[in-house]
Amino acid sequence: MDKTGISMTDTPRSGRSSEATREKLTRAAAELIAELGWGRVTTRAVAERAGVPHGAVSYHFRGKQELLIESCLAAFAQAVPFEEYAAKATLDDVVGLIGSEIDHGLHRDAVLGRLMFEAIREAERDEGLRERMGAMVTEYRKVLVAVVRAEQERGAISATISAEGVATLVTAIGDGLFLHALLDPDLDVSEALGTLRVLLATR
Amino acid sequence: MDKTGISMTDTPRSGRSSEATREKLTRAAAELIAELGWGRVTTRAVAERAGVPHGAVSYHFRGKQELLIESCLAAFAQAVPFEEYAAKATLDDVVGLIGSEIDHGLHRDAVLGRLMFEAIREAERDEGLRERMGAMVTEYRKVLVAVVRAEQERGAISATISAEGVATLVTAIGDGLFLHALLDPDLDVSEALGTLRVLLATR
DNA sequence: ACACGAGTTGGCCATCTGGACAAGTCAAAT
DNA sequence: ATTTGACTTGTCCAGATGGCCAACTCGTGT
Repeated sequence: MDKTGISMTDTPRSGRSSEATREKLTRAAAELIAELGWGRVTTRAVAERAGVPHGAVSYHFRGKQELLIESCLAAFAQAVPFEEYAAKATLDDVVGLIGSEIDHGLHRDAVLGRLMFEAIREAERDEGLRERMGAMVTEYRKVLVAVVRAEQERGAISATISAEGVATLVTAIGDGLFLHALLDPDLDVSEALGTLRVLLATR
Repeated sequence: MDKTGISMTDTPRSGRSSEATREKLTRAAAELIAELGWGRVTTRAVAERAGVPHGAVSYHFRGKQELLIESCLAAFAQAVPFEEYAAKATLDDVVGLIGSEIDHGLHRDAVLGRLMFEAIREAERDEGLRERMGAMVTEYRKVLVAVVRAEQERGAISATISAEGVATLVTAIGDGLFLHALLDPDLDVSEALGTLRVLLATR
């Protein structure tokens, strides 16, 4: 059939059944980054959790770093709910979405939030990762700006406030609150978000 | 004689000249945690940067983890400007302080902010570290609550808003903004903080 | 039947890592 | 002067780690 078909990206040429192994590896890697932290992940541990021999890593990826980067970017691309945010017409809904994501992320087995922090930290050490992560967050913020602008046109938020400023604030609050909630499970996230709603309401 | 050289209080008995070596080690460890991430720090790298032989680590600390934990807690205890915050009578001043700390933290050689994130992530894996870090953040938030209450009595902030909620929000915004600024150096932090000031102003 | 080659598997190795420890240093106490 | 013990220093070791690669499997095209 086709041999030249799928590849063109990088790594060894991607064949047919190899896709399954690659995905097992990236899934396992994402979990382990979230659990152990980027620097403590070993290729052997990833292979073991994926249920494949450790030699498979060398075949499917150029090395450990490429495996880890592809793993977290794949996890984000698949999981970040841009559409959900864009569909929300009101900031109130967005704040609610943040709250439920924090709640969900506090479960022990939740990977995405923790993976996010590890990736951001690693991005400072890896040029390519930083660019890709930065583009993602920028897009996220852009969606929020659109939501804020819509609110301002509705008159729900004062038109004199910077939409970009609000978007940046809300984005930062989401991550900051999650971080602090990880540290202190008793932190009253919903009270903070309730306060945020009040502050954002028209004056 | 003593084998691991451990008293029951903590680490070896604290002598006189050993304090210098210990401090060289903790300083070097804090730097390396911030630069490489918690999981990639090695005792040898710490010793080398500290300019002491690598065996010194085993003598002065029970092991790598104790060295790292003591290093970051010492760095925080010495650097977190509780007094500065407590002295600020207005939230406006506090927001300004956050801004300048973010600006300062964005420099490559700035350790504290990066160390903070590494410590929070590690706190999820280390019970003792979590408790100590949580206590620190809680105290920080408590100071902010006092500031907010003072503002409310002055009438600068509506008395109907939850002071705890505002304190939690502001704390989270500080860390969240710093995190995003690390990822995207072009992020307009001051615009976001300006917007925050507007939102916090009396209505 | 046969060769081909993508994909798989497990073994190998140079290097690193954390921790242990014996021997050495030195100043204060005796 | 000698002893004592905190502190230092270099070495050693068992285990892990990342990457490499030769042998193997198996579906496909000839």
